[in-house]
Amino acid sequence: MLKTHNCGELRREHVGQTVTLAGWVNRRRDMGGVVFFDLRDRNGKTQVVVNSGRSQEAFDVVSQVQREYVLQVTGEVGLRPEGQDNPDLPTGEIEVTADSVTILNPAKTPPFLIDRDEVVDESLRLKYRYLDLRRERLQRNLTIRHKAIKFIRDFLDERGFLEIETPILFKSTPEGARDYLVPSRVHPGKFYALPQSPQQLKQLLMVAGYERYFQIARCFRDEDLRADRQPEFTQLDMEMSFVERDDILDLIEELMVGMVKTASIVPLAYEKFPRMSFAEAVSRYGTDRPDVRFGLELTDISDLVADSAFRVFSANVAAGNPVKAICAPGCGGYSRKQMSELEALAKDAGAKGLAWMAIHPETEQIRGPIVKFFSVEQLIAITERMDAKPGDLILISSDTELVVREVLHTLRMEMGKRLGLTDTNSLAFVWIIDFPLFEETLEDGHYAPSHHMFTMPKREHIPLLDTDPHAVLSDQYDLVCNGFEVAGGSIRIAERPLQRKIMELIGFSMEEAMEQFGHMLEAFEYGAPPHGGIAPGIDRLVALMAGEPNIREVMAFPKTAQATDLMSDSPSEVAQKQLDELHIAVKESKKA
RNA sequence: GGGGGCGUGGUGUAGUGGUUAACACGCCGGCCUGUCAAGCCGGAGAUCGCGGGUUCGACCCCCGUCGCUCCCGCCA
Repeated sequence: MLKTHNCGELRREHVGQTVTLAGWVNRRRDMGGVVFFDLRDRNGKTQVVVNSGRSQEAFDVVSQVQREYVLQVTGEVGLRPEGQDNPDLPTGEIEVTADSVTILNPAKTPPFLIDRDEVVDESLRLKYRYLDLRRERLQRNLTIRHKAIKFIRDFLDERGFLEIETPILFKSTPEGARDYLVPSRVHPGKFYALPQSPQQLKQLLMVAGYERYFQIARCFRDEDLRADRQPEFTQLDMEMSFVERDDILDLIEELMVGMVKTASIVPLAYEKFPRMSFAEAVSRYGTDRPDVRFGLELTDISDLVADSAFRVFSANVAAGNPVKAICAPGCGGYSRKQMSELEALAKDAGAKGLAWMAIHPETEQIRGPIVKFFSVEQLIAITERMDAKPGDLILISSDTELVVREVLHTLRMEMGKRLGLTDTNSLAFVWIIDFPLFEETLEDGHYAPSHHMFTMPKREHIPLLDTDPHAVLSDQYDLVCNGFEVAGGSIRIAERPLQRKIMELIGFSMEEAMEQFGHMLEAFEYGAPPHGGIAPGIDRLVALMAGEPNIREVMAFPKTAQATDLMSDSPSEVAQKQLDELHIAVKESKKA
């Protein structure tokens, strides 16, 4: 080793020892006859003193040194002079007085400062990712990520899970997301696909009798990116045999609590995760991934306004549509400009307009463009139902159930943000259960699965498949944290007749099914155990635990929103020879 | 595919239809033996993302384009 100690480990008890450190020059402070600098490695920083009076040779070397030079320093650990401790550094009580300094490698001045957490344009950070990764923020985040994954492996290992790798080159299926394709050289015109998730393979491992499987699995989806979506990402993919829904929920809950306690810098809001039905979630929050850190819940006031003079409301209620509202405390003084911002948001979410009432903080007078349509009794009833106080703002939406949900969910999140209720100072997990088996809308006369084809209907709902498929609930579950979906899974259908019935409802012909899932369906004929699983998204969880706003901050080498890598400049063109071998002809792009 | 935001020395920002394009950090040189965001003195460094247009004159206004980003569509 080129060093005897790490730069973060020297303490008072090392005083008097001669040590050798190696690392990067963090910052130099040149006093003339004495030079200080902090030597940095992944472990931390240690102040090095180079005194011309002690070692002229070391002093001469250091006089040429610039920031980010890679040095090896040998010297004696000493206590700093009285009153010169640096309480900001764990090593701040000591310093190393250099006897010799070796330049292991010089360094160009970096395009941005490594030792300061200043905002730098993200494209520059991505181009010089290896320098960005030197900075404290990403080192911290990747350490959190490591600790989380280490915890997961240990936790599942202790509980009898086997980590099994599955192929990256697999089969394309037209279902779900767009696949990344890999051309076959050996089989002209044929392609592998990179897995969107190891879904099929883990179910086959259950058929194979492995009972408890997991994998830290890389997944690929060729879809447009978001702050929480990258073309390749990592899931904790897992599956268990002979389990029921609550076995999986209990296990994952214990895993999450342990992982957060081990790795997170953001604490849990609570340890017992609430379990909320899909129906309750959309009714209270307007979404199936509610941010439950704050209230502002949706409240139905249809009955109170059904016979009001405001035609929009009364007509909507008569048509069987709801009138719902949220109450934003302290926002009653919103200006015309602020209200039109909210209205724009509401319209963006599908609303035709935005009704509102504001209660004056002192006079308690209610103002708003629609107030004149309501009797005093109606206004009082509404404010009481909403639990609105003087100074509050009531935002009202009336439309179809779906639009009302979307609009009020959007407004609720906006008001949560404006009121500072979404700051990342705690993690509020909630289970969403009892999803409908099918989506509400029909696709070409057939039912569309809300999760995937292998999701198990709730046992007691199976008879409903023949009479009222939309009423069928399933053993699908999502784990949501601070409004982000962080895991999703289900109990699977292991029985062929039930599988066949679902496929018929979806409109899958036997031929299609055999072509795409033949291996699965055949496998299920050889004794498939009841099984189920879940797949927590590692990137999203780590981002939440690190308090980061996007998952790029917790990935070593992420891609841009255009799915490019600015460091290596990929994707890039390839040699004609490579294309020829793969039997690929590139079409001229329309733009060119 | 659509919509919004951003683009000014190496970095982060300020800026106005006519300026010598400003400030901080960084960088270079000098001074300094107890600094730790060291300090002090001096200096270099910008065709204001790119292209076109309007104008006597554009960093500023308009159009296009490229890059980054957020959102919708898409995607568990």
